[in-house]
Amino acid sequence: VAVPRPRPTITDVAAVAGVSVTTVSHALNNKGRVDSETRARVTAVAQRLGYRPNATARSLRSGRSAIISLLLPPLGAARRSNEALALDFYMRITTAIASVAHAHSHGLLLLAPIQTLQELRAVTMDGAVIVDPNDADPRLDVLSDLVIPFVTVERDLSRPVSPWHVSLDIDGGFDHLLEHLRAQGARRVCLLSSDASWAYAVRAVEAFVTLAAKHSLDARIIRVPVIPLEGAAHDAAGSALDSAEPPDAMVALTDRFATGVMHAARERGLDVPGDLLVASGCDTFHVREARPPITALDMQPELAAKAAVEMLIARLEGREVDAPRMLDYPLVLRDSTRRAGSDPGRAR
Amino acid sequence: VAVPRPRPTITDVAAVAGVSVTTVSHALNNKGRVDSETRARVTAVAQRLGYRPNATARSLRSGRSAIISLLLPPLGAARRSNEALALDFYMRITTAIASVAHAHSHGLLLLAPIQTLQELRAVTMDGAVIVDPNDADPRLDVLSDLVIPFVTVERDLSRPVSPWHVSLDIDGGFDHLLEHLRAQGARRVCLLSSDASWAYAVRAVEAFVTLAAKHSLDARIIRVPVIPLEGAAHDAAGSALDSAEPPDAMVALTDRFATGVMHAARERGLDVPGDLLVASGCDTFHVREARPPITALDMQPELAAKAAVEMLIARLEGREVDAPRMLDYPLVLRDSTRRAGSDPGRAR
DNA sequence: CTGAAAGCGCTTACAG
DNA sequence: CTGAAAGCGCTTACAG
Repeated sequence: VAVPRPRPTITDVAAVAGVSVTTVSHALNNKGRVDSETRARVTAVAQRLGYRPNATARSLRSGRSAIISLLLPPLGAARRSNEALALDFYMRITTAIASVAHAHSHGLLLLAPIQTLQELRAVTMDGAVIVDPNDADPRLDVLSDLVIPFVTVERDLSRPVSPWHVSLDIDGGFDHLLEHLRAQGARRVCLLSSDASWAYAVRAVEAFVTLAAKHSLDARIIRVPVIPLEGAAHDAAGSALDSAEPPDAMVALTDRFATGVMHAARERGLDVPGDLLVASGCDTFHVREARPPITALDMQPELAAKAAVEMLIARLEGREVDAPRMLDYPLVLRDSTRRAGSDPGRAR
Repeated sequence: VAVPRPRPTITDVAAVAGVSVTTVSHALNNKGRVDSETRARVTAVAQRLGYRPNATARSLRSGRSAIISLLLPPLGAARRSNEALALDFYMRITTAIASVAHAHSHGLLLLAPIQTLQELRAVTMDGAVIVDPNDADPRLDVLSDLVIPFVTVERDLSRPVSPWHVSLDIDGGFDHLLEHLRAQGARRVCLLSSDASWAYAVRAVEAFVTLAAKHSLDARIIRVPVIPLEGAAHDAAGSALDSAEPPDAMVALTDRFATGVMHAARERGLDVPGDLLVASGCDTFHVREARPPITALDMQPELAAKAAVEMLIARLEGREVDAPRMLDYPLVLRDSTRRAGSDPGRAR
């Protein structure tokens, strides 16, 4: 067992290099004027001793922790939660946020979803990113009260004034999707939405209604409980398909809903896309690998992560930054909506 | 725009309460002897001023950051990675680790998967949890070199000496599973494994071979590239089912492989469980919601998270702790392996 | 029971 | 170009 020799400090480096700690600090951080020979010597000594600056001491001095925290909606805390709702999206945006934060020399603290508001107050952070805030999310009130800057991915609709959010161009995405479905022959389109209150769901329903009208589509909306996910979507889709005037196209808000629709269609001997067009509002491997592969709108979690973290860090550093940011929500065409001989539709 | 009045410090509390900072510190942390009336007054003042101790200053003093970091295998970094392999498992263990860490007053720093070893050196942390380390994982060498304690979930097989890991009782789980399959009439069992080198996959293959022999089963192993996941498993399963002596049971290492097998069976008109038994080594909603629901071994990520974090924190605090920890890997029976009229098998 | 003071490891005006 | 010193906000021997 190695005896953990204490980690060298700036004082150790100064002593070995035969200079003051001021000079070491200047040399290592390229501040002030330091003789280039001195700088070289200091750098060499620091390297040799394995010196790494103590981030805690630096934080205490600067008043900044270089840590931003991430708040996700309750996922995986319980099997009864909406854990599976676009899990692929949450995992991708989470790892992307960590990467972008590190690229900007910030650590990403992952807050537990069940954290109480009181615990949130105790956390040390310079800023926060909140993905899919609830309506009137109380966590945002706590952060505001603590004067901790934050950026949300999708806005909290109850805070219409705040510009600090990154949001999808849902209208643009649904416009392309519904235009495409219409071109493929759809007339009666059904949206499988969730009963969740987050902004994305609310805004998607609005966009669906408006843009279906624009494209002369008969619109219908079914709200599916998020639990038990595919099963609920499967049942709801089944009822719709068994009705007197069944839809000829179904749009599912999430990937799991979309695969539920596929199962319902398969059970009824309906061909996709021949008898029914199917599309998803979230592009994940579930829809890419379905048979047939399912047309989807791409939420581009990596771009959302980059936009959100860079907006937050600009705020932290007092730089000007465009806010809010609207992100493209591109349509990815796949076989589930492509009918032979039809106009393939216009996707960008 | 509110002017961010500076956050009150222990000095402010002391001044308002008319005592020294020493007394405030003692009162608030229940250290030393403080008159109960004084303590009450100090507490009230702290409360009124909204005092929250500065964690950075505390860390500098104590030399501990109260932060542990989490290293995941590369997930989601690129579509070509094994992002989808048991995504449900990674998301659940990640959020569970965050919860347990917070329950022990530690923050969880999520490290980006693509982090270089040099960047890893710059991170401030008291300890680390590594989920599914690679074989001879170089990140563990870095942590060792920095004298940062860590715990892995599943061991790094190239470090046979280290006791600091939490591992599944893979032998026990496969014993139950193969006994059950045999009881349901299976004779030729095929394992769909991945070509990944992590410990779980390696150990599962060994267990499969040994325990198939114990239960008089003809064993066969197919290694599936992890990409493109379900598709590859689907194709590999299809080839096996089309062979001269097709298996009558298939065990898939991960949930996505299992659903790939289901598709291959369905395409061939094979009934599950009538013609083919199907089971998964990972219990996720994909297998729970498949039709029919798929029998699976449960990796219990929440228990693994708790065991790993508590082992790590015990190490950090210098307490004795059992290591390594072996976790139960229970069998969850579902319709994909239950034949009418058969002995239902013995699951615990 | 209470308080003055040292010190954790840095950075940064300031003086030379 | 270089260095002595103050100070970030705590905790903790130590003295009274």
